[in-house]
Amino acid sequence: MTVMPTPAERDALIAKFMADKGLKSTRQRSLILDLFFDLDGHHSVEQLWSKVRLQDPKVSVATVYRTMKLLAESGLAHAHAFGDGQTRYEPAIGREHHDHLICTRCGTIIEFENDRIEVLQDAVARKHGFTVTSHKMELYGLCRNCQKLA
Amino acid sequence: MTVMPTPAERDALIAKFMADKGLKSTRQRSLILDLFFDLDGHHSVEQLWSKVRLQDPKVSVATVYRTMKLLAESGLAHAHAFGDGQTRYEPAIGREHHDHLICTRCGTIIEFENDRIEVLQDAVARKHGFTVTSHKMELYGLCRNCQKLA
DNA sequence: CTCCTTGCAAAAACTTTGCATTCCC
DNA sequence: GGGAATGCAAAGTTTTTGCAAGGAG
Repeated sequence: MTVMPTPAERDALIAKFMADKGLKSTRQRSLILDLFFDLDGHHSVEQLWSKVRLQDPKVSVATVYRTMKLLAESGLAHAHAFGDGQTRYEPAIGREHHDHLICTRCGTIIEFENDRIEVLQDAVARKHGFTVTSHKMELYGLCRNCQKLA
Repeated sequence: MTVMPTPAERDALIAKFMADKGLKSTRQRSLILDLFFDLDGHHSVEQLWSKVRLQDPKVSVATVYRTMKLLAESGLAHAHAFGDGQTRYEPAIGREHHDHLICTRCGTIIEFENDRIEVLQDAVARKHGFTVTSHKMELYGLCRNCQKLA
C-alpha cells in the first residue's frame, strides 16, 4: 500500500510546507529534509543529527530539533514516543497511515495497515463527538524470534 | 465495563505486588499507593506528589518516581507518554483495557473500549507471529467543544 | 536591508542515582 | 542487626531558548 511520491512530488510538498509556514530555504534545512525523507523507520533527533553531521559537521543539534518540530507540526512527519525517553520521527509523505508492532525484547518494529481498524476508530471518535486528525496504535509484545529465545 | 475491585481485593493485589518483588511496606509507599489508586485518569508524578505532600510534606519526589516505576513494571499501573514531556500513570486494577481519545487543543482525555478493534489487533499480531502483551491506541483530534471554538 | 535562521551555550524540564541516614522485619 | 527504603542533592537526559552573528529573499 506504500505509494512513494516521485522526487518532484516530494519537493512540491516540501515547498508547500515552506510556503505555508513562511519559512526560508536554507542549506541546513535542505540537508536535514533530504536525509530525513530518505530514511525509513523511526529516528531520534540524535540519530538524524549524526547523519547530518557526516555531510556538514557544523549543523547544530538545535537546528535539527527546530526543523523536526516544524515538520511534525505541518504533518510531514509523525512524532512517536515509544517508551524510551526519546521522540522519534517518521516521514509522513507518500505513505498510507500505518501502525506498529513493537517487540519489547529486541526492539524490532513492524509496521502494518488495517483498514477495518481505521473504520472502527472513526466510528468511535464520531460517537464521542471528536474530529480525529491523527492516531497512533502500538501493539507491544514478543516477535517470533524472541518467543523462541525467551 | 469498569469492574471496581473491593478494597479487600485491591489490598490483596497490592500485597501480592509487594511479595512478588520482595518489597517492604513503608509509610511512604502505602500513602502513595492509596492516593494513586483512588485517582481516576492519568496523572504525572508531579501531580501525584503534590497530593502526597498534602498528607506528608516530607515525602520526596524521588520516592514517588521509584514507586510508580515499580508499579508500572509489575503491571498495576500503566505508563503513558501522550506527547507533552511527561510520563502519566493510570491505575490498572479492576479495569478493562481501554484506549484514549485526546483533544489536542484542551487536553481532554476520553476513554473508550471497543472489543471489535481488540479482536482485529490480535489477528494482525498473529499474522506477524507476534505475541501481544499490551497495546496502546490513541486518537488525537478536537473534542466537540473545541471544534466550536477553533 | 530586513527579518528569519543558525550556532552556541545556558537553561529548562523531567527523571535517575549516590550516599548517608532511617526504617522495616 | 541487617538489608531495604528514603531524602536530599547532584547528575543525567532530552529538549528548548536567548542572543549575537550570519544568511535568504
